[in-house]
Amino acid sequence: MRLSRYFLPILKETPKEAEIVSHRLMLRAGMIRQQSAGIYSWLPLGLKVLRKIERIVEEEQARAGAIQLLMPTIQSADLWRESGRYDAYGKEMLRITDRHEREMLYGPTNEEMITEIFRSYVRSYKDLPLNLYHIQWKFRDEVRPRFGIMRGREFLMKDAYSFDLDKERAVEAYNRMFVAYLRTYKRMGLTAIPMRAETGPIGGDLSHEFIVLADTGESEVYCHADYLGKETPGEDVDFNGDLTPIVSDWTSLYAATEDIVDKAEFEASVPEDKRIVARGIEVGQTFYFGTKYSEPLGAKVATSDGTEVAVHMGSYGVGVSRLLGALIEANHDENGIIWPKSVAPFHVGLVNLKPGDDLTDSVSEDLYGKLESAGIEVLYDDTDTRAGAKFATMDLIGLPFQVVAGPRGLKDGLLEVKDRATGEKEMLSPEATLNKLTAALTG
RNA sequence: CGGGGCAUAGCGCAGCCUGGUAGCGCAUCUGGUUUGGGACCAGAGGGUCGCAAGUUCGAAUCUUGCUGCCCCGACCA
Repeated sequence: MRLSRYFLPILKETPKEAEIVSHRLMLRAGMIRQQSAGIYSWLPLGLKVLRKIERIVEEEQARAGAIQLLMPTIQSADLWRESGRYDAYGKEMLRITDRHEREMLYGPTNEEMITEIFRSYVRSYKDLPLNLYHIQWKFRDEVRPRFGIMRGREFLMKDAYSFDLDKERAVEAYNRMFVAYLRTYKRMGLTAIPMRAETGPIGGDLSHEFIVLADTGESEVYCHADYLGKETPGEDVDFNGDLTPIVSDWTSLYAATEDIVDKAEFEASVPEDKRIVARGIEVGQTFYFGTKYSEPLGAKVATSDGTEVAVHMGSYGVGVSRLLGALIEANHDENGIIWPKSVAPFHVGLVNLKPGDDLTDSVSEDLYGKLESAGIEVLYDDTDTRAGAKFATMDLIGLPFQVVAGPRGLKDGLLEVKDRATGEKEMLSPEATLNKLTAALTG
């Protein structure tokens, strides 16, 4: 993409309302624009990252056997009356009346709707296990939206729903999502620690919140330091096999949020030098809630002996839009964002320091073409602005690599290649640059 | 939902107390000089001062109501 033809509205100054670093940087880097309290437009650069996160989530959901579909944002109140949650959900639910005076709502979650779909089609235990998910915008009318995208009212969530014959198999489904989550966050360069959690209004008796440690996190968490170095299951993990050992390993050490922490137990089970008390951002939550929805909504299947039983369910959420904020909180410096390669909006920022100069133009254009051909996403700064402004912009938007084509280096046939994360710079020939970036960014 | 604050050009702000028809920096546009870490000079454009009533000869400024937004706390992917 040529910067001269892109839409990247960078801000030099920080809008006053942005209190935390991720919000500030997202506004400055032209990723989002607030339209109303807790409601944002996604500008091109922000949308690109959002899509990359979605793709990782989709790949890991598929690996774990979940099937993607798409449910609407607007739901009928009737469905929620069946589960009893229409009145129970309270003011957080945005209620809407259509032209026929029908009561509708903007979905804050989809347990009812997915259960309705399930009960309409699935009749036999032979069709189980089943795990259906979608990635869709949710709306929760928070009393106090804040922190930019981290606590918006409208947010993008991946929510998966598992259906199984009994509790034992439902826990196996739970474990598959648990392991998928470990992998999902790891692929984005985040260490998310699963912590025992309350189930809240969704209900149930088994639940974990996946927490990323960050100073600006909203809740206080207590956990064992060894979680930070724990090995994440690899691509070869067998989702058809027994995942209990992995889940046990990842739940064996103490980890709890402030809501349910037992400080005596924390201190008894964690040696003093291993105790972490920190702030954390919740980026996902898993629930097993048995027949809480399948009973009232009549989601039943026939068993092998012909009797009908309500299915055991679980639900599994990932805050996709919130993850952007969490990623920036975890990866930035005083100059801007530092994107992990897996979610970076572009891989490389190619800076032509002197557009109009035959040498910088020809070398830049040539490298731009070759990088794109190699499948590397390049933001090519071909604009006629000053060097300092170009560097500042590149640091701000945080692409993993910057390549600078300027008269000074090209006099000797060399480009400057900068690693955004380490700040290391090296002078390389165009060919060596291409080889280095191809090696670092593909395969 | 309790407490506090703000609303004046795209962004950041001054002006308000003590009413006289709006200003600064950045950004934008034009010309020129510059050009390896957010340049300089000259000129230009851009505002029904959040909305609505009221007081007044006259309201950004005083009064009342409304709306929007932000911050602190209790709640949530």
